Amino acid sequence: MGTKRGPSDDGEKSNRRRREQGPMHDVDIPEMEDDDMNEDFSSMLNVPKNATMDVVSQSHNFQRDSVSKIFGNHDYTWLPLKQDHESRPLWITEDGHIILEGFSPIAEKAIDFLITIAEPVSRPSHIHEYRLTPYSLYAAVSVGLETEDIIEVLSRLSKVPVPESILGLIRDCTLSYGKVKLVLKHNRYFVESSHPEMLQKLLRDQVIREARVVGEDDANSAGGLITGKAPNAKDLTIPGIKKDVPDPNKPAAAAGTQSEEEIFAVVGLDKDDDDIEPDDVHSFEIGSSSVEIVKKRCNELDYPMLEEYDFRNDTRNPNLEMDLKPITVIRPYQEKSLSKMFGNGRARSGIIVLPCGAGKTLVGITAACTVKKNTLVLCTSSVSVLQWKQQFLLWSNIKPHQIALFTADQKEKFLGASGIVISTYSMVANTRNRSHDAEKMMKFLRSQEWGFLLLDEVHVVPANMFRKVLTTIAAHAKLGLTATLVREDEKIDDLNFLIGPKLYEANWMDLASRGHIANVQCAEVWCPMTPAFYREYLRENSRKRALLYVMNPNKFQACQYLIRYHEERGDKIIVFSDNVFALVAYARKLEKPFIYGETSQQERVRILQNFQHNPQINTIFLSKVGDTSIDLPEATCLIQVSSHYGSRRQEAQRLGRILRAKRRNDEGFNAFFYSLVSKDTQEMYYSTKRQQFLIDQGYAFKVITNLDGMDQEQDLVYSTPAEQLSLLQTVLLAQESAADMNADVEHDDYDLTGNTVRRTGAGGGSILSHVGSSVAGGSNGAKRSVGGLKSLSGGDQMAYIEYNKPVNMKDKDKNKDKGEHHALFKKYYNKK
DNA sequence: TACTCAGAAA
DNA sequence: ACGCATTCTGAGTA
Repeated sequence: MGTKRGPSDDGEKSNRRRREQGPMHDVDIPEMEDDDMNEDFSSMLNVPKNATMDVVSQSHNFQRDSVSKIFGNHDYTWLPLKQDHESRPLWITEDGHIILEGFSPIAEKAIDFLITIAEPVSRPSHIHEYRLTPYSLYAAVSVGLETEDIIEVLSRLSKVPVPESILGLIRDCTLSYGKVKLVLKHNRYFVESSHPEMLQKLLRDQVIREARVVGEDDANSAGGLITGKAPNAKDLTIPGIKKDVPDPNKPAAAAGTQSEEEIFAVVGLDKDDDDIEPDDVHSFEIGSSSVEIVKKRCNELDYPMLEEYDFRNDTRNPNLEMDLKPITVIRPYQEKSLSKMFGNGRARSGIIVLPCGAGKTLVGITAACTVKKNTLVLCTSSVSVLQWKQQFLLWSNIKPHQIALFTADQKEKFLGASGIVISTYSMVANTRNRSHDAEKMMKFLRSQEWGFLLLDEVHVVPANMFRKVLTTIAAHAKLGLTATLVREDEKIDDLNFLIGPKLYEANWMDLASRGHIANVQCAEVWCPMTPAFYREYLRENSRKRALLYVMNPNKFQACQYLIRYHEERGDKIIVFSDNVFALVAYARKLEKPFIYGETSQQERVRILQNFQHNPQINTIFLSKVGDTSIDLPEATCLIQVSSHYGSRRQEAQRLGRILRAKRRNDEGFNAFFYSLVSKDTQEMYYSTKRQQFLIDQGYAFKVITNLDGMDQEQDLVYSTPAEQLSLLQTVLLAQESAADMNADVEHDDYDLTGNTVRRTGAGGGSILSHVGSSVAGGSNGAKRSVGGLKSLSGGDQMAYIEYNKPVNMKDKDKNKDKGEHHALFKKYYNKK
């Protein structure tokens, strides 16, 4: 990840800019949009002679879908537009949806503001949808916004008057938020506020009263509370930010009108508090074991506690002398996310969301260099432990002996009074018997008062593990880093509660258009099932089905064709297969190296090095192991043949593998992301679900039903019926052994295979022609799917139904209605 | 001492 | 609901 800012790095790449579109009502013209995208894609491809990409469907056009969903059956045309509505970029509906015109001249700034106060729901290129929620407002307050600021800016930006209900929501959610803080001092926890009456109110609650620890300090204080001075928060500098370097994006802003500046003056996150004398703060102590209970109770009482660390006035814990190297310069969005964290001169706990390849690590390191206290970094695997150490040494001037690693095979302490420990979640959260060394190390970790706790890949760690970590480690400030704040099991809300609010979330498209991450062309390739495979598919149970649609010979060929095609263009290709059987089968057949769980460490390194440096090795196959941690800046093309059901996170993470492509700043460079999907199967349904996250980030998926040029391609695998048949047999046999079937079932399967043999044997010639043309030529396969078979499979139908379902955030909110959330949030959902 | 392996966890 | 991958530990082996 190059963070040295090159001349081309920040400049707007006009050729990458999406064409801007007219005002909102134009969005509903699908034909125009379709044509435009077709051209866009094939021209990007540098299509060789007599080969064209036939882009047929645009069912994935979510700009249209999202917007129509927002409005649904509601008619908002009665809302009185303000006189000058044209210069104002957004609408606000009564239920908290905010729709932004992405083409407005002040959109960029409006986005900055919206991202702070609202949850992004869907951000395609022209129309963005956000949603105000109690959580999002909580996050807004925690980065320093105040009630009237929010209302004021929102009113100025909106084309329509802000509905009363929304004003009420904002007031209710923000007035008591952020006024009570949880502070760790001298390894003791204090509930702190500059409003003593709030503390008194909290103490009237039995749960909190019981958690309170009364020490000597309280004896000589008024009202039973400890009183002190609030820290002074001036003059904090975050390393790596060159104050004198003008932001290259600023010229555009400067050209804006003055009123535009006025609009945002009020939200300045670096708002000077110079005129404000340090307040008196009041506090009471609570036992460290009851921190979580108190936190929860405070949420229920509408006084959620923010966690802040006044690290600059912490003289008790030794400083850790480290800084970014002088050559290290951080990018504007990294700076922005850090300014939210350190906006008031203290370190706020929370989560920063950046796409993979956008330099999350550097954000974490910069934060650590700002706090300059003992730091504990937790990551998911021992490989990333090593990577973090390497990154610390790369970007900062910290000495190797100040970094200690704590994993199964390395248990070291840092030398001196302060330093950094890097470890894994499982190591720290482990409750079972530990080795002697591990126990000693844990004693050390427990005894320390950590200034800064850095949590990598927070989204993958189960909430219980977090609880364990957070109760065993005493940390002043916590920063969670993640690329995707989505999970299929909706445990994200727990993170808000356990770590803190989301401080910043980057827009992927925005970063791509500025060249920080690669531009990606996403395509879903529909491969018709061969008749023989489809026949078996229809009669098998779901587990066997999965293998059949993955091993579909047409998919095989499409994969081979795409590999050839992209190898010729000079791309480096990763093929993902979740299914190990298919992975091995594909890789062996196509004679490419592959890595999966059982692959030894040495072998992995050998293959990866060859992939990076050997011009002969341009394609590798990876199983789930490649989803995380393996960092391959060489890869420019990604093909997915099988994946884990509807996991949006996996899809996003895989895409992330090519976002940091080294060549991303080459003129007109594009990375490619293909999902191979067997037509008329359940895969279609999953595929759609998986893409949702990327679509919400603004990526457009093109559907390709014909890979033209493929019919002229010589010697593709499995092109004869005999080969296909033997493949089918292998698949069915593999199922037997894999599923560990008993004799009866084996017999059934044998019969089944026998039947198939006879049948296909009889109609062999027709199958051959069918296979050949259905992939390449088109109408055969397409027609088949239109017929009765489609309804039998179920997959296709579901795929289309899914397109019309609400986007992810709304699904989540529906669940919220059903309870199991903090009382604070429940009541807003019940109101509706 | 350095391995490999199974077993448990999540 | 299941398969895959990961991690750590402790025991067995050379």
